[in-house]
Amino acid sequence: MSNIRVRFPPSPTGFCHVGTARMAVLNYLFARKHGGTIVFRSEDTDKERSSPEFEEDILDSLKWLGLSWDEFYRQSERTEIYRAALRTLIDEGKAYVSEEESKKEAGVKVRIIRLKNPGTKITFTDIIRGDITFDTTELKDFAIARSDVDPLYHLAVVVDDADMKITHVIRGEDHISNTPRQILIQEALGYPRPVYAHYPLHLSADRSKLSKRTGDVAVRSYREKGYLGDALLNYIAVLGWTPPSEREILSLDEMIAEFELKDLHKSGAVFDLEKLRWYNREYLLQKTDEEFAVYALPILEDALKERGVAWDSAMGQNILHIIRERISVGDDIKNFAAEGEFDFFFADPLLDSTRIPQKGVGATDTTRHLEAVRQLLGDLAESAYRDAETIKGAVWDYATAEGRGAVLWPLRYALTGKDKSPDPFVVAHIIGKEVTLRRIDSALKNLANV
RNA sequence: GGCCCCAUCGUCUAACGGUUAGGACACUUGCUUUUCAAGCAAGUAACCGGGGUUCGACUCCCCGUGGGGUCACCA
Repeated sequence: MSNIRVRFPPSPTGFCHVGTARMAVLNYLFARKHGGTIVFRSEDTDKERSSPEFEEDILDSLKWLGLSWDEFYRQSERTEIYRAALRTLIDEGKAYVSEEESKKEAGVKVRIIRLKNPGTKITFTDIIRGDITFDTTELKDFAIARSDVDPLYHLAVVVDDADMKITHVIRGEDHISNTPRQILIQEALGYPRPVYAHYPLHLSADRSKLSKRTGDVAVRSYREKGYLGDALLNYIAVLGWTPPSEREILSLDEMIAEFELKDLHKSGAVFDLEKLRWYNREYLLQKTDEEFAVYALPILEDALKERGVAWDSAMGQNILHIIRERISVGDDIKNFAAEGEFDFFFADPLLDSTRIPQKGVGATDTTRHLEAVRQLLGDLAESAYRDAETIKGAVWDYATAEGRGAVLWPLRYALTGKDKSPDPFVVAHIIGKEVTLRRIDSALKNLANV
């Protein structure tokens, strides 16, 4: 174990945000790469906005993404430590109590503790951006605690970072301007300065900071839509970081092996849902059939039941590979199912007689083709339906001779009742001989009635 | 507005003074045993602008412009 120590300092004032996940991955990769220690620190000093529910969501979400940490703290349980620092500051004349009118409630007097700002120029080195200089006079004597003793963000962060011996502060660039403030407190308290690395924020499509207004930012909502933790994590990590190998798909361990803070980009990247979908599909494709079944079947079952389609788990099992090749994420299954894309596997379709013939082909010819195909498929042994290729072989020569579209379109439509669907041989194979013949008969009857 | 940061295809990016500016996602078009999906192949598409430095700039410097962040008794 090295003495490198980093922190995950989320504030439990909302559900785990994609930005929180990114903060965590980058710190995680850096720490694990160097054998360091990760401190999870719940920054819940704002009693009004913080809640255990949010804290739990953040903990759950990060675990779901595959991340972990070594130590856990909650700022609300450390108030004595902050008060001691406050006393020191006041005793040494570096901070003072100021009685002011509350900004929240008019006419109410409150006691605020403010740091005596020496007004120096602060320069700190950022691993990603190099030296950054701020003139701190404009910061004035900023507040570090309210109601005399309740620590405010900057004080708590500085005291904790020192107390927890944090060596590297890796956070979003929205904290750049907080850094001089925190350094001022550090210096007043005589604490060492950690190494800083501020990475750019992920952006929405309109290039503004990723937020609720512009899209889904809650990790849990991606989880609910069926995204895989591995896929989301991979995308979040690689968006704004190019590993030396330039590989796009990497496991957590592979990312750890390649990670260097200096390879983090300097400009913000747009979080692109299409690319995330591609990642998710890649990860879904890596699953075994068994794993995919566990993933997809429950989603399919729910969606079908919602439509009132009788559920048949054996049939669900049979169409898994058809589903797998057309989805990127679990939610796609739900959407396809909701549109009735899978109904014909579970129930005979309702046919529109005008759509049975291929365009430009008459009802008479279509009837003739369907009868011929019915004959060929009827002659096929039931065991032949175990393989779509065999079914195709039985019909192929006839279809080629008579015109594939003219023969195969009505066959496919008879079996599915859809303009778009998997090919008729695969469908026949899945629904079996009996159902196949029944549906062809039904199409024939339908045509005769026109 | 002050301060800080950033700038290559629509999006994510490679390039570390000399390349036909490469790749990925998306898109378009073909091919593949009707349609759809998948697969395969091909294609469209970028160095923000202006000055320098240099034999030579996407690469270095300066100035614009544009974008973003931040300016709490929130974190």
